[in-house]
Amino acid sequence: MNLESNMINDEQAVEIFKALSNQIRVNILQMLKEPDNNFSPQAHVIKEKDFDGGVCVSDIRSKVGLSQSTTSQYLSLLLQSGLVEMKRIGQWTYYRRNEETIKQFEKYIGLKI
Amino acid sequence: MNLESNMINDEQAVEIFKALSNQIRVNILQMLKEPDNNFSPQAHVIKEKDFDGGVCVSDIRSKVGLSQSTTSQYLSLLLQSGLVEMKRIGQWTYYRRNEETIKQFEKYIGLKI
DNA sequence: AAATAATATAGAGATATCGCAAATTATCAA
DNA sequence: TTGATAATTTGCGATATCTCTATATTATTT
Repeated sequence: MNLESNMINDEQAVEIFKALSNQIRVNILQMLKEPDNNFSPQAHVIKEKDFDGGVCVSDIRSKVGLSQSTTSQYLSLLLQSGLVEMKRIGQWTYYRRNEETIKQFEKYIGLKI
Repeated sequence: MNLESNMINDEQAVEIFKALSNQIRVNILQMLKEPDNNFSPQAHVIKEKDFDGGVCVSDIRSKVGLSQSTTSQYLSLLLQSGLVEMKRIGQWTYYRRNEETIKQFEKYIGLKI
């Protein structure tokens, strides 16, 4: 598998720009950089290697102060753009950053913008 | 003057993301990377060191295929975000990339996103 | 099977963006 | 000063985004 061939294209880049064109969504992505520091101690932050760093929707919701549905929609928008990944475990849905996409996005900015 | 202190803040970054959340505006920024290759030979591309690489609105308009007013609005949106700079010379308004902002934006992505 | 909890989806009103045509402003040339 | 050219601003209908409440779905617990 060629690890250097994952460069995103213009279309996907625009989807990412849209996802980031909202301060709260940027904040969510930033919070997820350090879940242990940015969420309450009793938050559901996954520790297992399985989906390490994943945070559940309601914990994100209580940080951003939006309604449950808006939080959910913002997260699925971030998911569609590829900036985060998601895993459902039981009744919880965990979201965490997709560092691979973020790295390719950075690369795109440097080369194409 | 401290050249390392120009890092953009979250708010300005969101303005840049908004400016880039449209394929045509991304195209404009990309075209302006190499004006000589991307515009017609008779286009008004500034050569003087004064505002080297600046391209006038009507030449940009004929490349992107939008109306004159939309092109003008898109360019002033890019201007507000800081991604381009502008200079009026006679009856023409020239736009070119603001490489300093773009560099700081790249840096922002790497550090803050 | 029913109640509870977490999340997603649907529906809606307010606001913003998209992109055009028309009107206005600015500059130049005759 | 009149006319032509370049660009900006204004006004508008169409579409998209924002963010909520209400409802549906999925999973757990009793």
